[in-house]
Amino acid sequence: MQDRIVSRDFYEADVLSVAKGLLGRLLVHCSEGGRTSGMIVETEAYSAEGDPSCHAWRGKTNRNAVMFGPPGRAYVYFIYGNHYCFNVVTNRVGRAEAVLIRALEPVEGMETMHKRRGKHHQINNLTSGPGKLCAALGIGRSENGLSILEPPLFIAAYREIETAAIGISGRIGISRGKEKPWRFFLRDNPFVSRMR
DNA sequence: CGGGAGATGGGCT
DNA sequence: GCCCATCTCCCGA
Repeated sequence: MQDRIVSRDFYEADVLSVAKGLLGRLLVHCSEGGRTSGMIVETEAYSAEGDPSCHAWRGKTNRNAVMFGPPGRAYVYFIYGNHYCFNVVTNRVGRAEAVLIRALEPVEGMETMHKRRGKHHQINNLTSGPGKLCAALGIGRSENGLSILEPPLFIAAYREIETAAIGISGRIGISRGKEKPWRFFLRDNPFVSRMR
């Protein structure tokens, strides 16, 4: 089946709409290990506007520069000395917003993903976290700033999600802005990083 | 099976 | 030097 790649206008919207709208879509990376992909089941929104937990809150720096650029690009950053996190830039140039992809349901390239994650993992521990899914899909430093509007890295239509199937909560792993209901996930999906 | 601590390195004060 | 949008292992129950 042909990929129906999500186009730039989808990302030219406020970060909360995009965060919700990404649920049920397929994140695909084609690289040396072949094609790996998963359905997006958990996202979080970050915005420089009134959100102290956002990397861009204090203004533009080398690390967060991609967030200030055009929508439809990957913002990948390194965290805790071990892990990468993958974000999608939204809205318009100068407006620093991004959606963190927190969990996937594995779809293609299972063998490659297992190999990249190392050791033996249960299937529901393969991509159920922002650091885990980057490792599984082979996303790292060199993908930062890359377009996600065409291969090798893109997001495509996959499943239609009903509003009633979406759960909402505070974001995970931050100290400021915990109370904002900016985390979105598929209720009852076993690949979500944590239930709430 | 739930909680806690250690690993580990880059970014920013 | 401290913080950090995390993961894994190990412990106790």
